[in-house]
Amino acid sequence: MVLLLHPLSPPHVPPATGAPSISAAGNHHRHILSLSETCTSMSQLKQLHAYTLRTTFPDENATLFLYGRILQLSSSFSDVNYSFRVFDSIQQENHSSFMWNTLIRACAHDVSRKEEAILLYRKMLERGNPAPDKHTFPFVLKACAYIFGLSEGRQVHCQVVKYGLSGDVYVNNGLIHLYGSCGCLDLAQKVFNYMPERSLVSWNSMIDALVRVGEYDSAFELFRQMQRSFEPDGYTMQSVVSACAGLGSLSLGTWAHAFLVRRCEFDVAMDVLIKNSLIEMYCKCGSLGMAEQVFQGMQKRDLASWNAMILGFATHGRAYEALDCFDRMVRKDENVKPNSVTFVAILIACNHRGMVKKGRQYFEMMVTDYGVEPALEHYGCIIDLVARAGYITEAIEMVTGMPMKPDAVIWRSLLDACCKKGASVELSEEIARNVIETREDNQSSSGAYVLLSRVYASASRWNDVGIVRKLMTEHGIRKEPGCSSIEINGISHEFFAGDTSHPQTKQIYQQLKVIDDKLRSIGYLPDSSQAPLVDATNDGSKEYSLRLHSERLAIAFGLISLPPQTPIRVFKNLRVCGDCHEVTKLISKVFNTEIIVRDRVRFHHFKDGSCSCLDYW
DNA sequence: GTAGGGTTAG
Repeated sequence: MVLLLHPLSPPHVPPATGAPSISAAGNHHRHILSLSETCTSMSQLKQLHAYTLRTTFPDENATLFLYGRILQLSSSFSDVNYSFRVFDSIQQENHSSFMWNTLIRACAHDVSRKEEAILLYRKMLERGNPAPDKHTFPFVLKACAYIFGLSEGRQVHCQVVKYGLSGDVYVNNGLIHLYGSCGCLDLAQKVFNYMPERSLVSWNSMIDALVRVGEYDSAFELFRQMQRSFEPDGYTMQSVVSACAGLGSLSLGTWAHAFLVRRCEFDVAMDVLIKNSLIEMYCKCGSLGMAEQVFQGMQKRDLASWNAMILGFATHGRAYEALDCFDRMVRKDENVKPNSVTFVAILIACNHRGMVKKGRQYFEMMVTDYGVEPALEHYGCIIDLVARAGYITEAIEMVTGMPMKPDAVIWRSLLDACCKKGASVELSEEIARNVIETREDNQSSSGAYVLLSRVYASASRWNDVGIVRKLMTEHGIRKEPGCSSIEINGISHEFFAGDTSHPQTKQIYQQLKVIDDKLRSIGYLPDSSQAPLVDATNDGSKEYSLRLHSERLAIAFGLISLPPQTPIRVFKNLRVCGDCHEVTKLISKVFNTEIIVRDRVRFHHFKDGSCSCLDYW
């Protein structure tokens, strides 16, 4: 047995034979208490516990106090099972609120015991005594937030009111965090507005809640208000950096980075976390160079740092660098074990560059070499990749062999591939039916209807095209086309695929022709130079439109509107696909201009109704 | 008599 650092029996205390004197027992008690202060491991705690068990103390309260300490210590060593055993060894009527709270806290901090924390709290309520207090609620609320248990959380909120604790700052912070995590901004805001006292954590939790739902403007507004009374800390800045990323605002992001360097100092853990958000922010704002710089400069990196960097490369179409980064990560000297997110990033990298062989390799490798079971997302990437490359049968086999139910996105990528690769109408029909039957989001099913109508149109089955369009109208399904935007002189211009509504349409299409001709001269055949796709209107009459990605319209507009060699920054509301990267890269090469296309960006709506994404570039 | 809040990737 490992001995305690201190001798168990102080020299002046006689051995515990028979009934000890009151003063001797008092000495024992004090001694154990002081030992508990220096206890640093479970084995030391067990000795302390054993010693407590065979000692008689002057009164029961003193004994219970010690048990509380033991409970607290075992939880602090993350041995929650031990805490439970200690708790259960104590008679029910002797369970103090301290003991309950300590146990609930231990569960709330343990990833796999969040539900248990809530159950314990319920048990506490059922017993009726002791009543929950201001220490109980923050832990219970944390557990609720973690499992996104909004209905549980709301009930807890009622009890907060019932027990008269709605003025406690810790409890209120827990409530803001809960509502923020569940996306209930109005409730979070209400708690925040009405709390009698606010701490830095209150502000941080509220800012975080705003960032989570994409209310970046309001988050910045609150950040400015906060600065009147508090100095921001690492948590604040983490949210602020995420807000910059969400806005796609490189200049705001750069400002936040400078602010961090100038004003903040963090411990190592926070430093890693903040740098990870900076990497993500720079990637999302199109500055891969800065992201790499932050990454290279990190003294300590964790899995998230590698994942953020790999994903950055992947989404910018720089697949080889993504794979290279992966190789470095798993090499002996770094020895970081990739997880599910890493492989999503890797598969996205392969997907964006159409690297089928590599994609298949990594998809295999994730299970065999790293024991990461593919989830829906991984299947989504690989199926899209394989199908896009024209291996429709293989893709269908993958879909049918999946251990989980394919979602609409997967069906849609299959259908998309069928359309592009000219699969049979019957097959496309069948897949489209699957997409529509999943009835997931409007976007997926609207995509399926649109693709299906295209399938019929390419087979000249105009009646069927009409039927599909009619079905869409009947089901209230609106087409949600891809949309790209570019800001010129402070005005945001939006384009849809095949859009002809822009006042400068004529010049834009002339420029597109110049682009296409140049691309063709270097041997690339863009979609639009192939035979125009036939689309059809509701009444079945034919309408010709070029299959044109919206970002190419934006790029063309950028080329005619911006001075030569000015970087062209385009935003897309949907995912930037592999073809887009390919074409963009070529245009960029031919015109000797930097072109950045960013995906899935929220548009930034101003209070006066104007809209822009690029106001901070 | 003991204590407490906010963080991670698609």
